[in-house]
Amino acid sequence: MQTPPRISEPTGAAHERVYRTLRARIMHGEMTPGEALTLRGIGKEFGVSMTPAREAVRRLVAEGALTLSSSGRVATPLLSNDRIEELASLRALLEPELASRALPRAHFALIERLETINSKVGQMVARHDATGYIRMNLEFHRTLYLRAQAPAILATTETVWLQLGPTMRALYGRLNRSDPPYHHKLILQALKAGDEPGLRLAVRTDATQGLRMLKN
Amino acid sequence: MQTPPRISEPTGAAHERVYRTLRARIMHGEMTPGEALTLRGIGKEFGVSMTPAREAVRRLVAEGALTLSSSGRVATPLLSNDRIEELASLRALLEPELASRALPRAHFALIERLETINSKVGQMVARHDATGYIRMNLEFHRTLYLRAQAPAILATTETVWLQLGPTMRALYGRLNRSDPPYHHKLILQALKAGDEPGLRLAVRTDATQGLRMLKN
DNA sequence: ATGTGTAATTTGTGATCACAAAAAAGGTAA
DNA sequence: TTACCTTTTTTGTGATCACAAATTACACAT
Repeated sequence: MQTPPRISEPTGAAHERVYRTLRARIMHGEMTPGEALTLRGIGKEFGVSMTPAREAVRRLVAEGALTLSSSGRVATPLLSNDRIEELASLRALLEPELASRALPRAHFALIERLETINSKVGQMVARHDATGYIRMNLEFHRTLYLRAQAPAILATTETVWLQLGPTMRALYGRLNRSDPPYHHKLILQALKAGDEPGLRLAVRTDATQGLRMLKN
Repeated sequence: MQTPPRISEPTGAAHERVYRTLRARIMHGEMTPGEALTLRGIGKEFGVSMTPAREAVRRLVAEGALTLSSSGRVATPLLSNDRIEELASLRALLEPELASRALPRAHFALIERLETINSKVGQMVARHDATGYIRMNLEFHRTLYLRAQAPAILATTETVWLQLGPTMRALYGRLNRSDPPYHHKLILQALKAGDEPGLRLAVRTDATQGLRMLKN
């Protein structure tokens, strides 16, 4: 019952699989802010012992995806208003830079792909699927930013998304918006026109627009 | 021989103590790029078992302070030129923002404290103490940025410092600079004058100056 | 109902072990 | 000396356990 082959499973180590699954769950808003997790619970869900669960949780805590109470219990973060605004500022700093770097490399095939993703965002809005909306929205941004060839900046940005995940759902669950993603269209226009200042502004606005209206 | 009191030691849990110590060691350039670590080695050094060592290492890997080879072995990162430039770009984005936010709150007592730290930086330069130089240099920046009241942005910035730690020593070891920190004086001048654009520029230049001359 | 103190349960922490993969060492032949 | 194969050692991974602290459940008294 001990130690499956080192590189056996599709993803590799067990703690890696647990990490990836929990990370996606948090980033996409499938957990509510303040929701608690236990090592034994995670282990049971994934059919592993506490050890890989602990390692996955440690990683997520280090990334700010989970917070550790004084007694070592872990939960999804409950962000203060100040913290939310700070994270919005980080998005406003990082994402225009990524978009600007991606711009010279954004050819037609990429823009077409972004439009496809954007239509899926619209579908998620139409069916009031908050989690699906977040997932597709982030995929839109990530697809663009991947073209920036800046893995360190992108990783930093994704860490910010991760920290905002649970809060984002609380936000998008609140407002029942039926409007399609307007700012994404601005981004696509600027991309097509090769308009760098316009792109920066559109990305910055899109990144911060939602978070602004979160005064709890 | 099992489980010391939960909140006994000065820092709390054993993995926390291991984490903090290793983190400082890496950030201050006390390890060379590519230097390997082993879980059992760490455990032996700190007088603990592999378990806390593993947790500390996981955290540091998540922060980019250590890298994981395909076989799970951990070492200090060997940064490519592109990666170094990216991290310099991150510093150039984040640190002027922090300085700008700190500016309205930077009163005389803070500036005096910065000047004290800056003189210690000069001492480290004089005695060719690369590690001490890095430590004092970062303390100069952190002391200023703490006034920005922006913990999330500061934490992100410190993660960048952490990733650059080992490489920074390789850099400052190379150039035997005997010149005192010129850019720090510019920062202090701008702070005293309340000159926000000048402060942003000085901080940006100071953050990127060293990394620029690293073409290996 | 409400607060209070005690018992039962849950939970994180750290140690230890077996195992397999990887790396290192050693030896042999060309 | 160099290349190649075998053996030994090192190393990360995951499971399991004991323990103590924290949390919860519960009963009892007011």
